[in-house]
Parts: sequence; C-alpha cells; structure tokens
Amino acid sequence: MTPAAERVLEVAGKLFYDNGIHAVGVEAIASEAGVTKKTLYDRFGSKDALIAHYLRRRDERWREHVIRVVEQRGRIAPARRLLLVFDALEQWIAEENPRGCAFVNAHAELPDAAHPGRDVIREQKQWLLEYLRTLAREVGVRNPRKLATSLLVLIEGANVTSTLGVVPGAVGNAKEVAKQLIESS
Amino acid sequence: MTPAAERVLEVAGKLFYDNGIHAVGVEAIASEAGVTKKTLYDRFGSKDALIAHYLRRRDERWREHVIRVVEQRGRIAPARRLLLVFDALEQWIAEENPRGCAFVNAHAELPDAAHPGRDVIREQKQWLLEYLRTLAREVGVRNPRKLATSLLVLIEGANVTSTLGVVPGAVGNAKEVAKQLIESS
DNA sequence: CTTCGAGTAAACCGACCGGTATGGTTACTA
DNA sequence: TAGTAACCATACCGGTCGGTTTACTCGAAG
Repeated sequence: MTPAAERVLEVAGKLFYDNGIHAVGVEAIASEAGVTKKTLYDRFGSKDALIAHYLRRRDERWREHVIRVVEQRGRIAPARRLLLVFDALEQWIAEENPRGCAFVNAHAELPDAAHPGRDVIREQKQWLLEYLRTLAREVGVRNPRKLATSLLVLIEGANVTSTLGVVPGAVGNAKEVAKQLIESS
Repeated sequence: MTPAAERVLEVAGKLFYDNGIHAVGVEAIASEAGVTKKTLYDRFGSKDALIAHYLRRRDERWREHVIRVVEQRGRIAPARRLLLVFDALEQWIAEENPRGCAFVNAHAELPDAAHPGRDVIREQKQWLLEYLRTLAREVGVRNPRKLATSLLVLIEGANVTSTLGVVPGAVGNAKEVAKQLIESS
C-alpha cells in the first residue's frame, strides 16, 4: 500500500461513511486526498474495488476495537467478558459510528449480490457471530450458538435504534437484556 | 392524488426500495410509470419530496400490516398479542422486505438531517415504539416503556440480521427472547 | 361554450458521473 | 547509469443527473 493509496483509502473511508457511497464521486475522493484520478485508478482499479477496500479496512478496525475492549482485562468471569461486547459497541458508536453500521448502510446501497463489497459485509457479521459464539462457549451455556444469535440480534438492534435516535439508551438496554439472557441460559 | 401521480408513487416505491434511492433517477421512474418528467415534477415538486412521499406511503402500509396482524384475533391474552408483532415482522420480511428496513436503508442514504424524508423515518420508528408501549401497558408489566424499548431493539435487530442473511431464524429467535422478557417483567 | 387542470412530447440546461489517455517528474534501485 | 514504480497535471470520453421550458391535447365542470 503506497502512501498515496493510503491517503485515498483514508479519505474514502470518511467520505463514504459520512455521505453514503453513491453520493461520493471518485473525483472528490482523489482531490480530497491530494491525488489524481489516475493514481486512484492505478492503485484500486475501480470504484467498486475501492468500496470493497473501504469496507475491509473498516471491518479490521472494528474487530481490533472489539477484541481490545473485551480482552483488555486479564482475569474476568466469562459471562462478564461476553457483556463487554456491548461496552465495545457503545464506545464504537460514540467515537466512530454516528451514522450507524457502515456495513448495514453499505448493504442498503449495494443491491447487487455480486458486488465485491457484499462479501466483506457478510464476513463482518459472520465474524461477530463466531466471536460471540466462542465467548458464549467459554461461559458454558447449554446452547452457545443460540445465545450468540440472540446477542447478535441485540447488538445489531441496539446499533440501529441508537443511530436512528429514537431510543437514547438502546445499547445499555440491550446489555441488560443480554445479561438476563446469559444468566438464564 | 391523480392517477398518474399514483403510478409514479407506486413505481418509485419499487425502484427506490429495490435499487436504493440515489441509484434511481427521476427519468427512470417517470418512464417506468408511463409519465413524463413534467408530470412527475408537477405532482411532487422535487425528487426529495418524492422520496418523502415514498417513505410516508411505505410507513402507512407497514402500520396497517402490523395492526392487521396484531388485532385480527378477537379475544387473546395481551402478552400473546404483544408477541404477534414478531409474526407481523416475519410476514412483512417474507412478503415485502427482502432488502431490509426501507427506513434504515433510506437513513443510510440521507445524511442530511434537514431532508424531508428524515422526519418520516423518525416518525416510523417512534410510532412502533409507542405502539409497543401501548401493548406493553395492556399486559400490565411494571415498566412498559422499558419493555417497549427492549422489544424495539429486538425487532430492529431481527430485521437487520435476517436481511443480511447471517442468521436465518433471527425473527423467531428474537420472538423467543421477547417471550422470556415479557414473562420476567 | 369556454375555461382549466391534467396530461403528453421533446428539447434543453449546466453539472457531474466513472473511467481513460497522454505526457511529464521524482526518487529509489538493480 | 539505466530502468522502473509512483506520482502529478490536464484533457477528454460517452452517458446520466435533477430540473426547466415550450407547445400541444383532452375531457370535464362551470
């Protein structure tokens, strides 16, 4: 990844997320990054490929963030560690996610299932589900898969509702429900 | 609402939802509806106003659907009636919602808070929250507002996750969680 | 019998879209 | 020192965007 490509990706991440993918032209990205369109196309090949790169990069940051928050403290009960995912979400929303889940938003703008970005979207959700499942297994519940599914639903729901601004304390509420859910599993 | 305007609105509803708002031009809507652009602009004034009309119309259909499913059966326990909202969602997804919540999707494409469509989006979520609160109050739980919030989170989460295709039985799962939540409230 | 709203048809506007082409410059490296 | 990768600058391509304008037709209501 060349320095120019890095700048393009960074700018694209900001513009795509803030304004929506279709609303942003490659010309705007190039000029904002201090790069010519030629360079942009030399590095990424097409806008669609750039979109996929943008999503991949954001997914990487999200995963790192979750893992950092969940695994920062050394000794902690597995059930509490599972709940830390909700704290990670709350921080993520406050710091990087004012316009909602970038992957849900991208999915709304990419109806073509063959779009290269669609794979990234699917993988992002799949990873979170698997991660939750792993944590749930460590808790020792009867049905880790089912619990992980429920928690994913709560997380996605909290993300959407808190973004839409209808319910301010959506993440905290979801965390409470999750706690109750874990205890009764 | 003139017949031509009606056709425009119907076509716009389909194209906007299936392809995303920005991806559809007014020219495509007009020609698909068998109408000239002049007629479209005489009736709706602007694309932004048409977007708001599209969302409003879809919200109306959604509310009618929910109310029909929830209130179809005469005598039924309030707790069971509350759970019928999840059945309504499942039907809605199967019949009209393969690409996820139109309002969440629209929110992703309309970053400008002053856009006329944003009001409709907010009102759609607000209505559902109020409706859930009313049903929760009839159940007689201690904190209807809190329960309604939790249910909204579950509904939005189930809608998103089942759309993204990561979890097939997301709505059923959410309903189970909701049942447990109601019983322990 | 006339007025008027609703509609068609078609051209037009400036702006922007994603993408390409040509050509030149810098800096590192084999 | 020759080659090459990375970059800049500019101009261009066909096509589409949202939106406007002019001119005309038609049917129904006053």
